[in-house]
Parts: sequence; C-alpha cells; structure tokens
Amino acid sequence: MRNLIDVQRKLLPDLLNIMQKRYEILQHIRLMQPIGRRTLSTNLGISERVLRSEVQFLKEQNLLDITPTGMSLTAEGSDVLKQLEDMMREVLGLKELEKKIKNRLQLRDVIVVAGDSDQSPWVKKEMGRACVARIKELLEGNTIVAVTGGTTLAAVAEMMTPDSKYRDVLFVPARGGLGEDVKNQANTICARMAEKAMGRYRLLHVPDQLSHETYQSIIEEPAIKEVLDLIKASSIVIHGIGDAKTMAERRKTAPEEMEKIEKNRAVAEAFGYYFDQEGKVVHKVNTVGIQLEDVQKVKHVIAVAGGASKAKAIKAYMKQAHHSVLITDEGAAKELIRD
Amino acid sequence: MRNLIDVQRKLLPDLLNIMQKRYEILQHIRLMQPIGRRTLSTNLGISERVLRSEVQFLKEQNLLDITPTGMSLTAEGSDVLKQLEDMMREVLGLKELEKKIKNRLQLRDVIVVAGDSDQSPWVKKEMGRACVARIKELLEGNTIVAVTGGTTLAAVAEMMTPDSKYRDVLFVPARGGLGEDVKNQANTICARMAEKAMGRYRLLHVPDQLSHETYQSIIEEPAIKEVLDLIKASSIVIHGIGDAKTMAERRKTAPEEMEKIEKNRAVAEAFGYYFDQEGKVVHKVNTVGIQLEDVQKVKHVIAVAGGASKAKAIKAYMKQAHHSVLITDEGAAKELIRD
DNA sequence: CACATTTGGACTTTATTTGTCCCGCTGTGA
DNA sequence: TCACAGCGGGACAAATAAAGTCCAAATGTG
Repeated sequence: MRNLIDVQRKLLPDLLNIMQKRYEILQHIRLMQPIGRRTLSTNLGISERVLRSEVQFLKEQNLLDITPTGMSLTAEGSDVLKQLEDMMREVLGLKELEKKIKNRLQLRDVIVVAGDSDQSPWVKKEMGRACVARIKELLEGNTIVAVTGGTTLAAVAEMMTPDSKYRDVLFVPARGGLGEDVKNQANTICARMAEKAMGRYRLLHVPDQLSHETYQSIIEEPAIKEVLDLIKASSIVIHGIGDAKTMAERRKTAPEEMEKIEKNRAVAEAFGYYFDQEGKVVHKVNTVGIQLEDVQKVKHVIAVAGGASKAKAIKAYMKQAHHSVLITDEGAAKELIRD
Repeated sequence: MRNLIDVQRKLLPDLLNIMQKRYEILQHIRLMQPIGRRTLSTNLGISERVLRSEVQFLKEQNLLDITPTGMSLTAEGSDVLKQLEDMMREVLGLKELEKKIKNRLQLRDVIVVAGDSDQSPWVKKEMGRACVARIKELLEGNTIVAVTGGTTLAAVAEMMTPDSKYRDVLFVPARGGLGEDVKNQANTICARMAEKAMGRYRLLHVPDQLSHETYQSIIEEPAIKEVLDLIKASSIVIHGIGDAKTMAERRKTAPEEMEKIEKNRAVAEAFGYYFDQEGKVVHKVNTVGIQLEDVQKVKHVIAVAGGASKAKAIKAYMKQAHHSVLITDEGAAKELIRD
C-alpha cells in the first residue's frame, strides 16, 4: 500500500490534500453529528462555501445524510471513514511530522519529504525539488538568491529547472571559500544552479586561507566588493546544515581550531559557523560574504538538511534560526520529534 | 491495496480519472519516445493544450524529459510507470470491462459498478446510484420518465435523490400489472422514485388479469388513456432485466404459458416480454402500457441488471436493444465477456 | 408561537483551465 | 551549407469551474 501512496504522491500530489480535507470533514461530522454547515466550517477553519461543495459531493457519494437538523454520517460513511483512518496515518505521516516539528522548533515553516537521505541518496533530490518549488513561490522581480555549499545544496542545484520567473534572478555564493572540495563549494553550486535555472550569477573568487593584510586589501577590490554588496542585498538565502565534526574533518581544519571545536562541543555547522547544542556560535571560519547577523535580516532563509544522522545538528542550528524555513526528510524528522 | 483503491473510488472518483490520463500519457511516451506534443495528442485523442498542461506537470514531477527532439521518460518516470502498471489493472478493471462489453454487445453505453449483487445486496444500490446519476445527465425541461418493476428498479428508486432538475419531470409506470408482488410493481416503484426525487407522478391502475372486453373498454377510459399517452410520450425508459424462469415463477404465470416459455427456451425477461437467447420475443404478458416497438423509439433507454446469475439474460435481451445503455455490476460483466 | 438553526437557491466575482496563434530553436536530409 | 519540418513554449482570449455573498424557506426547540 505504501507503494501505491508513493506513486500517487508523485502522480497526483494534491490528491492527498483533497483526501485529507474530506477525511477531516467526515471525522468532524462523526464527532459532532448532527451538525450544521456554519458550525462545522468554523470548526474546520475552511470557508462555508467550500465546505458546502465538499458536503454536497460527499452526499452524492452517499457518505453522509443531510437533514434540517444537520449533517450526519450514513452507515457507508462510517465504513469508509473507518477504513480511511488506517491509511491516512500513512498518507498523512509527513504532514503531521511537519506540523509537529514546526511547533516544537518554532520555525516559520517545515517541509518533510519521504525517505531518509542517509539510506537512499535520491532523497536528497527530493529535498532539492521541494526546495526549488519553495524558491519559485518566493520569487518576485529581480531577486538575489545566495547559496552555500555542501552535497545537499548540490542536490538542490541539480533539481533546479528553468522558468521564466528566473529572468531577473541573480545567484550568488553566500560566503567565500570554506575549505571544501571544489564540487561542494558555494561557487560551483551557485554557478550550476544558475545554469540550470537559466539565470544569471556572480562568483566570489577569494582564496581559502589568507593573511590578515591580504584579506583586508582583497575585500576592497572593486570586483570583489561589488559581489559582496550583492550578497548582502540578497533576499533569499539557501543553505545546508552539517554535523560539526564531519564538516570540520572534511575541511582542512587546523589542529588548534579542531580542538576548539571539539572542546566547545560544537554539533552543528552552517555558513562556516559552528554551533553547540544550544545554538550558540562556538567557532567561525574566517572568510568574506554573508555573516550570521546578516542572515537574520534576510527575508527568506531556507535550510535544507536531511538524514537521521543530521537530526542533532539540525536541532541545534534551528535553536537560533526561528525565522527560517526547514526542508528535511522523514529520517531526520522522526529523530527530531523523538524526545 | 484493493481497499485503498475502493475508498479512493468513493472519496475522489475523478482523481482516478486523472491518474488514468497521466498513466496513459506516460505509457504512450514510453512506447513512442522521443515524441512531440502534436503527434502524441492526436494519438491519445486529447487536445494539444491539455496534453501540454499534463506534460508540464509530469515534467515538474521529474517523470519525463523534454528536449527539442521530443519527450521521453526519465529513469524515475520509468519506475513510476512500472509500478503504476500493476495498480492500474485494478483501478481500471471496471472501465476496461465497460469498454469490452460496449464493443462486444454493440451498446450505446455501459456502466459497470464494483461487486456482484448476487453476493452482496448493497451492490444493487450502487447500480441504483449510477443509474440515478445517468438519469440526471439526460434530464432537460419537462421530461417523462417511464419505469418498470423488479427489485433492481426498487433499488434505483431507493437511491434517487431530489434535485431542482426534477421540477418538471413526470414519472410514470411503463406497463400495467404483470403479476408481481406489490412492492416490486411498476406502480409502487414509480411512486417511490417520484417521491424521492420530489417530482410528480401518475399511476396506471389496471388490474392484472382481464377479459378481452373489459380490457378494450378500460383503455378507453379517459383517466387511463391519458396516462397511456404520457407513457408513449416518455423520453426516458428505465427497466430491469430478469431471468425468464425466475420471473415466470415469481409471477402467477398460468401453466400453459409456463410451458410455452419453457418450450421456446426463453432466457430473458423485460417489460413483460420473454426473450430466447437470440433476443427473439417468445412470449408476452398481455397488459397495457409501452410495447416493445415503442421502446425502440424512445430516446433514452436504460437497462439496469446485475449479478453473475443474470449474465445470460442480459446478453440475450441486449441482442435486440443496441441503442440502450446498460448499467450492470462486476459480477455480471465478467460473465458477459467470458467467452 | 417566536426564535435560532438548518439547508439550498441565485447571483456575482474570482481563479483556473482550455483554445488559439505564433515565435524561435534544432536536428535532418537534400 | 541551407531550408524545412517538427519541436517546445510564450502570450492572450474565451470558456468553464470554484468560491464569495446574500437571502428565503423549512424545521426543531424553548
């Protein structure tokens, strides 16, 4: 059955919404029957008119009776509802997860896709697609989109599709070099995403490790400065979240910094910042680009991260990012609400 | 899985149609890839514009690639299609049955509902609902609807629902007494149906067994004659089909008539007419009302009959009723296409 | 008997789908 | 190399469906 639902989720994504809506209507009617339209509509939080259409439909399907006293389920309606209950648990699993996480972590919005990216790599792509869909909702006119690096963001870039909306969109890397592999660098991903979107992009060519003097002079270079200004002006930021240890190891982190990270019990990493489990910054990679205080001023911040193994990191980072949207997967989501 | 599909058939009947549409699109693309919109749309028999919307959707779901050479499935699309194939066989079962029967029996239209009314009595109600839905499609202005008797027609009456469309509809019994039980008589059912529909009705009060003289004089009675004229003017006829033997036994058929029926190998009964397996009339109950030759001139004739045991009768009757619409159930349908 | 609910009809407004036409691109065969 | 057929996709009008709004008739309840 899980199979069928998954296929349907692909083939008719809004089917689930409609199914859920009708399910809730039946559920409420069973609970409060006989009940009138007005009472029910306020109870369900949907407009009376749409409830009316739905109810009319359900009546035609012989699932409910409609009398001057109010509406109530027919025997058939009870049967259907009973069967529905089982399957809705599966169908709705993800939506419920989203709600729970949104409440528990106090986030602006949460999107959970099926699967666990620790186990099945294609789940990252699903998160990517969800992210792309979300971005498209946010676009208006000449938006600047800042992106970071990481394998998850690479998946987002891979799932990007061209759209006329992107005509005036500019992609920029959020921060300079953080010591990553080329294929996971913000620059690379930024370019890839822009190409896929058929949009424009600018890159930030700043070497990884710099002395203080060189650093000061390089950020005064007009070409660099221009890009940095664009980054600060971005209205959408898309970033990944990493496990602190993994990220520190993946980057060529100096031993003394490594020690600092470990000593302060950093668990999460994002933007080159390391966070402990309370969401406090305990270390920061020194590079140009957007800073954490800038991020908090950006209109739309989207964090993309999944896999059960990343749950701790996500939880820690999100403690100081309540105005972000989180896109994650079932694996991480289940861990997030475990305790 | 069958469970889920059944519930969905109830809860979102048109979503399954969309699912089918998308399934067929994917199927055709796999077969003919790479293929262009225009070619594909003529092939599928849908307008190019709606195909375009569908294709765009499928592209967004990452199920197909779209290139200047044409459209082709992605790996994901192939997977989904593969999984779909299994479940569509179940989803589409009834539709395929409908098509096959329509072609094989050369009928105007066929509707098949799930189940077998021999085994589960509620299936008759399903046929009833399907019939009612069909009737509503046909109504226009002040229509006259003629109905016969029988348990199936009783179910149709039971499933009738009021509608503003019925304001100018008049229900009449198709033929006079045929020797049935009161609750299965055309008169009873006609009245019941009209009540449920909140429509008007006229009845035909003619005793069962009449001498020739009385018969001649009674049909000249103004009150009777008026109803008979209405019956002949009806534009919709709804009737059941019975097994000849069963019907003959149920009615108080005289022994010599019984013999005639058996001798001529009657298998089907409808309207008080008995048919052999070639669809030839072999006997006829003598009563007033619509006659077989009148039926053939009526605009819309709907035959409602289900249950595996009735398949033979349905087949026989339908041999001479090609312009009818048949509403039946899965049980009968499977028998109908067996050989 | 009056009141508070109920459903359901009717009409307007808004959103979505579909039809229609056309443009620019690309691979193919002359 | 060039022309052409077939491709996708943009743009806008027309048709259709959904939702908002208001009101009338009916019915159970105090």
